[in-house]
Amino acid sequence: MPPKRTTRAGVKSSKESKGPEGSPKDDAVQKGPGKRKRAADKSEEQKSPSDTSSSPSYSHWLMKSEPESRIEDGVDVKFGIEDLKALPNQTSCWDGVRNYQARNFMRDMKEGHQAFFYHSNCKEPGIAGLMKIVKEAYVDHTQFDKKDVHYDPSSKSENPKWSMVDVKYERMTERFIPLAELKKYHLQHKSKGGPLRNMALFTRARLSVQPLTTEEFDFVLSLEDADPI
DNA sequence: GCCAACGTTGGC
DNA sequence: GCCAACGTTGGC
Repeated sequence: MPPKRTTRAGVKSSKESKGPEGSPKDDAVQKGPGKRKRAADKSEEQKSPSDTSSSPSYSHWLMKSEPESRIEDGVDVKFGIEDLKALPNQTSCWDGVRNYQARNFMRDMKEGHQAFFYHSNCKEPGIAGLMKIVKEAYVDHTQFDKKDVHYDPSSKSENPKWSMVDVKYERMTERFIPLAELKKYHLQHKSKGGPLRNMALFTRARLSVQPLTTEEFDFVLSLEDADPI
């Protein structure tokens, strides 16, 4: 099962670290000297501390999820901020991330960090609210679950590939902050300078889990009280 | 529904 | 280890 959409959450929070585990079957394969080595492996092992061009480790994030129903392999992948809010303890694991860079960013997350809940692939994409990281990276059990949309047959239980974190709903933003508006600022800041000039949402558009500098985060938050442009 | 951007796969 | 083909993301 290749990289699927952003994410999804079970009605489960912590305590789930284990999972079906096991899932033998085609063992052997992976470790061989043959396999491995590939663009992916690169981003995989290295750059854990979001090293790219240094960046003194981030503490603010943006995480994408789809708020509208969409059936993938027979399963509805819908998971908007209202869905998170409705869960027990308003907490969920952020499973299903199958992109190395996004995974590595999740591994950089610390308890207490804040993240924007971004609505993607929908009528009106944008930032809907805030959440808090309440559990740091641990094994994403869905990679071993053959019935899960995010099942990854190439991942072995002895050496799991994918991680997830737990997030807790914090609040809605005072108003929805549309992608279109963020983009206007981005373009403006790109030509004249400003906090959003390098925002990952535009420079790394397809990353489902991305970091924000404190400056970016604060600026976006300041838009809550500003008039839409 | 289209399609550009871009990550991943796999042949050579 | 290159790179073309393929598949996914996600805005529009």
